[in-house]
Amino acid sequence: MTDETMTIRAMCDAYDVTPRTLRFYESKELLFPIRKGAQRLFTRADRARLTLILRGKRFGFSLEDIRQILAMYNRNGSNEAQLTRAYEVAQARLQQMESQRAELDMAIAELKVELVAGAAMIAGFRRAAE
Amino acid sequence: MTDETMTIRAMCDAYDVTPRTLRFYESKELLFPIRKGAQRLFTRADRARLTLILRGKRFGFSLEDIRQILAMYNRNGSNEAQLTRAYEVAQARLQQMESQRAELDMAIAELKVELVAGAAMIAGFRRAAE
DNA sequence: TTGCTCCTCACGTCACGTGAGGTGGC
DNA sequence: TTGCTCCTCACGTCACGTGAGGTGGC
Repeated sequence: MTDETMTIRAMCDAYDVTPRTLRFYESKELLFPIRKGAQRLFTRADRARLTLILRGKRFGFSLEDIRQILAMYNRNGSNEAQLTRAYEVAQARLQQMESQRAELDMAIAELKVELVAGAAMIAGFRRAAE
Repeated sequence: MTDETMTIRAMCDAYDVTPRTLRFYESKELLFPIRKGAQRLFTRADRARLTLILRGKRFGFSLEDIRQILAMYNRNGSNEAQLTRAYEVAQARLQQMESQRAELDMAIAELKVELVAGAAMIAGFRRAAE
């Protein structure tokens, strides 16, 4: 029978996070590793949750948002009202991400203009030095 | 002769920031309003600096980065070495912003997939309820 | 006197980073 | 005994938000 639990070190290697991050998620009730003495042992359920946590973070959800979504998943499945609510929250997040992308596009374009100006100034210095 | 200084309230209205933000920037030595008693009066130089601060923030520079750049500007002009250094820092930031945009694009695409799946699940609930 | 605007602490927030100091088992 | 890995405080970071409590001038 294969050992189903993972040590904190194995988790860090597998998910590219720090021990502090895993302990922090536990303190925020996002993960629930079992204890062997003081040591944490992360179960398959913890791994599934961590995958969802990291995905949620990529979407820009706060840890508290993520905690609520996970709690919803666990609590005897999801009813239609809960699903609809989650769907709306995700929709709103998508809007935010898209306007964030628009801002980022503008900032990138602006910075490129600044860089061209900077390059010209540096070239000016070089010419003046000849 | 027009009054060249602005009160904190006028600054907030003009630049869409909070008083706390302006006081915070002063504490970090990014702004240097003059004092009339305890009151702050922001000069044209402060306004120019604030414009650069807000632009820098849009580019994702930290306040400490921005402070150093501003200090460079003020300290008897900029020599070629300083300019070149600033140029390189900005180049690096541009790279970061572009990879950030790539990540954001991927996250947006992913979230859209999730939303489609979510919509299908909700539709399933609706059908099951009929 | 009442309002308004300004001020100075100083603690709170978010998601961890970073030592300090200590334990358990090979 | 030495190393290694794990642990628990608990303060630090970054960019402010948010009261609490107080002053100045119309």
